[in-house]
Amino acid sequence: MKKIIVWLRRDLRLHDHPALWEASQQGIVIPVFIWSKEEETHLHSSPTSKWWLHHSLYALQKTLFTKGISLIIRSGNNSLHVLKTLVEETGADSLYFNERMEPDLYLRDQLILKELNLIGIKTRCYCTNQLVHPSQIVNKSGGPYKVFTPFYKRLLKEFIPRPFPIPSNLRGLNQKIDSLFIEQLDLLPIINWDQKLHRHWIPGEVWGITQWTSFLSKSISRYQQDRDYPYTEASSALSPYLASGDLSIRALWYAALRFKEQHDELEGQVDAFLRQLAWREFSYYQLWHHPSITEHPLRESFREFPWNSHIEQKMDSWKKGKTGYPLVDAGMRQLWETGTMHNRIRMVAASFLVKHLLINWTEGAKWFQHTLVDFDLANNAMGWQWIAGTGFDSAPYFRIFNPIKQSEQFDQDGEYIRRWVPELSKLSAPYIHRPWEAQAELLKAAGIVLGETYPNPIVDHQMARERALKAYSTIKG
DNA sequence: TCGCTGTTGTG
DNA sequence: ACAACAGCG
Repeated sequence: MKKIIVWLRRDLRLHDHPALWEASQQGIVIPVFIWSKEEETHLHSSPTSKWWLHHSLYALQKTLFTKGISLIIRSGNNSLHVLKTLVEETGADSLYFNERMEPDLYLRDQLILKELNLIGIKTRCYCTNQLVHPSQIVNKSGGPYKVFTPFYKRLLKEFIPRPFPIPSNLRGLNQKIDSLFIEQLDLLPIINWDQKLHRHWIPGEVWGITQWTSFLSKSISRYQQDRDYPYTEASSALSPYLASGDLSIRALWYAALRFKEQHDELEGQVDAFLRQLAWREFSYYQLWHHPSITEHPLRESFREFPWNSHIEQKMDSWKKGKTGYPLVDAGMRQLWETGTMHNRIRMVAASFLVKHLLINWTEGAKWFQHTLVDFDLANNAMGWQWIAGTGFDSAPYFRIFNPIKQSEQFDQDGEYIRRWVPELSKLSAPYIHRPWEAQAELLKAAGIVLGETYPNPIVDHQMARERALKAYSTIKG
């Protein structure tokens, strides 16, 4: 009987796991997780992703245990080496895994496939992190799409492979193989700031599925109308499960389609959700075709952009949610507290950093990477380039989000601000959107001393807007 | 003033 | 866990 190592990565789940499914059909399954921090640098530098991974691993270990299978955990700085050792220890003859699409990891994996083939191991790897493999979609001239809408139209015509079922009977190895304890990977922070993440998130496949069903029953019926309003909490809250691979994109895609068939009246709502999944798809598509987008602007002309260079103080205010713009601050504090930020507020806060403060988007991307529980290399890079106007299908340079107007429009009564910026909670709308314009008596009654209990704006909106337009006009075209 | 020690704050 | 620091002999 075949002995197959199933190398688990950002796919700690049983549903839609082609490598695990195929292995379960063909022989003995040896599931292995390898923590290789030198290779997975973008994961390593993200304490929130590591926290998620820790708990995700626990969840999977438990699930596998109930099926009589033990998860082997190893660490090392060279996955190839670890895998070779495991082949020797287990006598495995095959290695199956699901592809990872991050450029550096993809190259590493190709090398691993080659090296293991050389020593007579049968290898298979499967595309599962994308709806459709990025190389499969090209425009009429044979190149990659640069604009989302045509890409999306094309994607809808593609055949998207159906998700794989959960393997029902897994055969494990009789022999006991050494494994580390999950704790030994040191994924959790030393000081227990992660306690607050526990209040908002439960990692793992099971809770991902729970979140999906609760989204279907509670919010999807008003998704299209409500998703832009941060206080309604109408978003799906599925992003960390997708980013970690606890949920499969294809499983979600097909589940959404099935739901749409059963609820004709919600077609528009479900389509709005599918479109969001397609944005994720588009970001991996772009990362595949332009691996440098995580570091460099996609548009060459931006290499010379006059970004601010003395940024420390402003960066610090932004990170801490002390810019003096309530909506921006509310978002930044939600991020710090919960590891997530409402999508619309991400756009406002990111735009503020890039356009009002003229700070290079890569600085913002680094902070999001550090703090986001749903950090995703491709999504993050694309999102920031979109906001900065440095990507292909980006916000035009002259679109500068007005943090006050956005606040008035999407948080009209200031409830979201009140929740995350408690020192403003006694100030009513409309002044909660722009406290610096409130009369002295109003501020006093609300217990606010600008510059003390809540900062004055660190930059003037009108001045910043003109400055940004001027800076952007230098590289236009 | 030095060095020890307990406290505080920290992603 | 660890560094920075205040308080103390």
